[in-house]
Amino acid sequence: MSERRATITDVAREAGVSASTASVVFSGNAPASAETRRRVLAAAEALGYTGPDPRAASLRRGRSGIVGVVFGGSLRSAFHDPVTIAMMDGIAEGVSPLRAGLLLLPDETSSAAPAAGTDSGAIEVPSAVTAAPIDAAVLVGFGQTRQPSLDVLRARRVPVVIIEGDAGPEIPRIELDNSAAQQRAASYLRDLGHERVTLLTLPIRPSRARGWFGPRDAVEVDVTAARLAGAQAVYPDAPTYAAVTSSIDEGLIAGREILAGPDRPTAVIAQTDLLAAGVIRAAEECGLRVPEDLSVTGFDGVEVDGLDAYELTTLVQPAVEKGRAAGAAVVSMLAGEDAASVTFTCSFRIGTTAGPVPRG
Amino acid sequence: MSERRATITDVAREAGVSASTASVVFSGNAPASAETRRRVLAAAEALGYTGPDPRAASLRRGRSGIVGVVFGGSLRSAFHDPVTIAMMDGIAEGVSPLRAGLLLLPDETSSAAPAAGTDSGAIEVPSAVTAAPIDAAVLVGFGQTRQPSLDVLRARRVPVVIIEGDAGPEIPRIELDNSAAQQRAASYLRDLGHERVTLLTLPIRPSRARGWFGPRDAVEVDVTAARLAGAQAVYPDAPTYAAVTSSIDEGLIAGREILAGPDRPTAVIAQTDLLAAGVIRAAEECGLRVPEDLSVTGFDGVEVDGLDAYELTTLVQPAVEKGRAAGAAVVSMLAGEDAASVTFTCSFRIGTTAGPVPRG
DNA sequence: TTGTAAGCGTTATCAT
DNA sequence: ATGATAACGCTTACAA
Repeated sequence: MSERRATITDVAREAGVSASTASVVFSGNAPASAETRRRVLAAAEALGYTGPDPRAASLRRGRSGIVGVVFGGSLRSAFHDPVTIAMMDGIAEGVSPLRAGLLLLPDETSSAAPAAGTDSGAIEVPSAVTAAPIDAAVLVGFGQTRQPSLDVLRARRVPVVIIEGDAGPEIPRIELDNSAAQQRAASYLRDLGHERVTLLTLPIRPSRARGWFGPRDAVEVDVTAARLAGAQAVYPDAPTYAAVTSSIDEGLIAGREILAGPDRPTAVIAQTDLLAAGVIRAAEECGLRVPEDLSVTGFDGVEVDGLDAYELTTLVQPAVEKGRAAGAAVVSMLAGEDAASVTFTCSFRIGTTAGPVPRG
Repeated sequence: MSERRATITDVAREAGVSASTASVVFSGNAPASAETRRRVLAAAEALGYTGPDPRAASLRRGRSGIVGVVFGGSLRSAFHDPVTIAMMDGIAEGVSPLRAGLLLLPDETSSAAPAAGTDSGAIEVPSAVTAAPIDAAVLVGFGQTRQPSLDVLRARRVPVVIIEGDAGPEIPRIELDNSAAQQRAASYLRDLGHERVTLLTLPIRPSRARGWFGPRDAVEVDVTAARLAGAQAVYPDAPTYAAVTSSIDEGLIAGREILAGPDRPTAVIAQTDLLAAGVIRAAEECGLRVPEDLSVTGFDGVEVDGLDAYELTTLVQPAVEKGRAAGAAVVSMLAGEDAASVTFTCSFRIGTTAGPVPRG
């Protein structure tokens, strides 16, 4: 019984109607008499036909019912970032009117390693972004650096919306007031009297290793640059240290180095909550109390592992709303309307991890 | 310039070759002379052709390059469960040889509410699972209860692998030694002298509310039943309390009730780490020390929020490996081989949350 | 190495 | 309300 699968034509024949009529019964795109419907459905049942082949339908309709979510970083790290997960929630919610699925797509790799043994003219294996049957895409975790994925999508004329990034004037952006928000935290620290402040940033370039950097190092990652600018508006000369990822462990490593120097800061402005949590751990390791000996601020407003004893002083970003807005933008674009860019505002949450500058 | 998009035929014509030759240049499925390749690529460039339309290609090839991941619960909750996220990591890794994308699919809703105002013969809107162009599917978070999604996929003859669930003899299963593992934790507690032990379980039925249950209540959820059986092998008469989800908050609520009774247990066996963490919080609330006054064990071996002071005594499950195995199974099935079921083993990690029974 | 031909399974359009 | 027809854009035997 491993015969050829039944097609809509088979069903139509069995039901004694035309293929187009059967199609209409399944799609509901035109009226059909109750009797016809019954017969078609019965025939389908009898033949084990489960409905139109999605591949054929999407070719014909020109729509696949799939929205791609392209991650600038690795999928792995995306899953581990609570902010990204919250955004995904929002995206799923935002596109739900489309009844579309979300397709997780890794970023286009800049250059696929050519298969060994193939001659130099070898065909490039098409990447997921190139070959995925998506109706639209949401870009997440991209900097302003020209990313290959973006070029591919533009060439394919796939409607795109980008979250926290710049994909050119045509592409709707979902933004955060990163700079202004970060500035508020910095001002708060200054008001508390802090002068020796160190800034712990997200990566400044996709490729760069962790470490201190200076004004001559170009900051290519949008989010990093914006938050950095906000902090530097208040502390223009603060030492800056770049992490390579946003995690507690990374914050711990960075924190150890930041706190080890001879001229230890009285406050650390971390660009994410996870990094901040790591810095707090590092402080604990050196026997420093937070906030008595060291103030630490974060960014994101997510729940953080093992920070029970503290409530982080941080900027709370509306991560779910960001996703929802991106989803909504996709929906409008697919409806032929054009979608506006949106900028969301972070709220400053005063917790227990920042206090007055220690005396003396 | 919003003309019709160029097709491979246009490119072929422009390059002065046949469509099939152009196709071959893009797919690499047959040799083409360097000169031909050059001409075709140049023509494509000139026409702004970005490669074969994925919808058309997948119709013709009968493959979409997409693997569905179907979540038994809501997508939202799936994103918030650390075990699920770890598994997703593994799945992505496991299917990577396919260069396929992962499509997130919500479970088929048992019965879509018919649109108001439509006559009773209204067409059901096809669900995501029915209409998604997937080559295979991984089922996550399903019980043994017959789930509609599974029926749909079977009818569609989509190759399926199920993680922690039973989808019938034909479907490869990725399993955990839930029962044996849980029994180890229970034995450990018994060796420590515990006699008054309460079991805090995952939901026993998809629909059920939280609360105490007894031997007469059917446990319909596989994982719950297996872990329960393991604990009951050691403590057959232990009181049993079902949570409605796996979260710290839920564990806290359950924990309060469990610890409130007149005959307070000396140990709680929780079916997940998050629930265990909640119980520990509840214990702290009543001024009970863990493990001096109350022993608590978990299950999963994930990092838990706010459990900094403790290291949970728990069963560590290889969540990533589970996903990887599921991905690998999909790869074999798609290659025409059949995939074997796999059972993974949990390791018992002795932490600081279980100790000797307190002296009377 | 390249071209010819025949679909893949569906749905939109238009006529009846 | 139903049917005939013509695409949708591509790939793969097979032949040359």
